[in-house]
Amino acid sequence: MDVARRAGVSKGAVSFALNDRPGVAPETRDRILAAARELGWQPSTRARALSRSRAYAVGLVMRRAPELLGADPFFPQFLAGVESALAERGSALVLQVVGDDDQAEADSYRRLAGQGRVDGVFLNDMLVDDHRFELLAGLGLPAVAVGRPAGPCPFPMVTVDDRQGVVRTVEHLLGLGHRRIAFVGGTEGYVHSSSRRAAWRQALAAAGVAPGPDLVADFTGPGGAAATRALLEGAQPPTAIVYANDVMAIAGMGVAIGLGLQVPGDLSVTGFDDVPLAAHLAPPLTTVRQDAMGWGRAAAEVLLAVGEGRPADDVELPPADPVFRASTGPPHPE
Amino acid sequence: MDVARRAGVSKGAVSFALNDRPGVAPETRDRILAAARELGWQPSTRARALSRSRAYAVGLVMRRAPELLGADPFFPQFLAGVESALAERGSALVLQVVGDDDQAEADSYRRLAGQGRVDGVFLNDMLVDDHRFELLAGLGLPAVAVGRPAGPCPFPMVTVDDRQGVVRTVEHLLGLGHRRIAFVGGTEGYVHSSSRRAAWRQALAAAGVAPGPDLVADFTGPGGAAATRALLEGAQPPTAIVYANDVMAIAGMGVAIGLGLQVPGDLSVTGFDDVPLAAHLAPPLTTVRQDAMGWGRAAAEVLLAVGEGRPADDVELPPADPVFRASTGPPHPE
DNA sequence: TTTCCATGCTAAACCGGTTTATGGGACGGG
DNA sequence: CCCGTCCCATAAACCGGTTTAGCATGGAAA
Repeated sequence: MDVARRAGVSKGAVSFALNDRPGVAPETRDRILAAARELGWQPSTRARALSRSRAYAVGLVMRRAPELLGADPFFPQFLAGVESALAERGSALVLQVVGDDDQAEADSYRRLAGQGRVDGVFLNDMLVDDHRFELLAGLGLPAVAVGRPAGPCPFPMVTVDDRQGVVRTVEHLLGLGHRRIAFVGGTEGYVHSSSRRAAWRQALAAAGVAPGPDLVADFTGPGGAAATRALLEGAQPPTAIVYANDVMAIAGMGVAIGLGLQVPGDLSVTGFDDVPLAAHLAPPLTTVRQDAMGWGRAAAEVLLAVGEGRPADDVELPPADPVFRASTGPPHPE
Repeated sequence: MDVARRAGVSKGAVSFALNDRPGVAPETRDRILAAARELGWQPSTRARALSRSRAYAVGLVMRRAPELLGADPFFPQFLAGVESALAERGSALVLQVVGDDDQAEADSYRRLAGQGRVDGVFLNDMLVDDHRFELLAGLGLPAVAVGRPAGPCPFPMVTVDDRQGVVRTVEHLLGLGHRRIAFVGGTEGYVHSSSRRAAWRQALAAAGVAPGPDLVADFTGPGGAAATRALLEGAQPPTAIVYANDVMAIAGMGVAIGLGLQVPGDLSVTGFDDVPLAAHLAPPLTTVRQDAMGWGRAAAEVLLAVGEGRPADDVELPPADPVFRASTGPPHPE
């Protein structure tokens, strides 16, 4: 309104000029833009959201047990990638953090949709049996799947092949001479838990090697440590352990070293994620690197597209690559 | 409107009932609330925000170099705490992630304020010379300082004494017999960098021990590793190193072990933060525990208060406590 | 010259709540 | 019996943009 007066036009004209749509003379447009710049005026997202029926924001519901929150390197990097895409289009990110609780998570989505706070949401941490699909479809909330769901998916998805990285890691261990290669998985029910386990199993099967013990843990340090203790105390301990993430791998390595084992001499260890610390441990950790930022960026772009009604294709990002470091080496001869 | 029709009242009455203000007969109110429940109706935040001139959201601008993002355990836990407080009051969190860039950060605040997206912001990672005070004051944006600023602060603050934890850690090292205790600090310019350094120096001075070498690093793994290498290659290497955060401490421990040193026999190491992995390393890391979630929760409560015009006092949280683990022990006799 | 249409702009309706001004009914006091 | 209050509830204005309908104006076509 101030801008309109200053430029000597109606507020409608200001709106036209700012959203550069036809029907405004170039000279008038310049005058309006100049006035806006001089007054440092920015359109109110509140008013804009109401009249356009768009929130100009997207939502991310992080469902995490509190103890997992600080340990996960994926989350902040993913957010950074998301932001880099959103910032370019003037959207904001509305973040919700809920505990590991179905009800709380569903309520969170319901609030975001019901109150019209967001134009779409990210669906991360895909579950094998994911109720969120129905929920979001029922709410009419656009979404993008971050990762490949187990079943059919009504939303576009942005995926990364994490299996290949695990397969190549196992092949690396096999090449070093390992034959008793165990696996410590993450929380049951997550797609990325089961896909990494499947990849481990598949790589061993392809080489005709019997799979070693296969434990289910929970992605946490204590969980990884407990699983490792169980493995090492077994009758025939493995010479290598493949963990479903770095946190468990690092904790497992801590257990092994604490027991007086040499890593990698007595036990080789591999993780998944390539947390920033992985390269700086003693020994540095062999792991699989994920480009969380790139993932976030791609997911945000797809989500913005569907939110604006543009067609959105699925995106397949480059596969996660293994990074070989000193936590893996040849086993001692029997 | 649907709710109004169903309850047989005007939409004004619905508004009164939902914000439980006087002037609605109890019986009518019940009828309205029942209708809303049956229809699963929630008021549109968009419309509400416009008419009340409130955003029902608060903002957090994370300024971080990308490589630091995944390593910092503070950030996600802080967010979780923030959320727990916001959820109770129906506010949302708008998150912005920007690189380590003055301009980008300032623009981010300007957008949040100018577009009316938030009712207030968190001011985290306080700088010794912090331009954000003037910026936010100029924008008229309420804020809460997360941590004690170096100078006077126009905003309420939520602080934690981190010095005491460092002092007690140094005293612990002194008690074990260490006399050459070095310090590896974080990025210059942050208040928590300088306060931890000051605490280290103060504890040594109080004991009449000359401060060991004092290096400036950058809170990252590579930075901590490089500083550690420099210290250990010196003429008279320290018997203990106090790091300003866990990431550097862990990387430093990796370097020491890589050089064939015993930790803690040849070198004791302490960190700050108590990252989830700290307890599971080999050896487990002595560090200082911060209650990031509690901090986030307290900060959010203060911010909501100032945003609603309620008086908000400064909050001083319980000091961060040292956690003594096996990365510290008596030095070898000379 | 008249007719027609494209162009450039304005006035007013609209988004969906909140808030204010106003109206109607019951009740108590004079 | 009438009037003043109090209590409820409604209609209408409002928040600050976007969008539609409509009104001039000027140039081209008839």
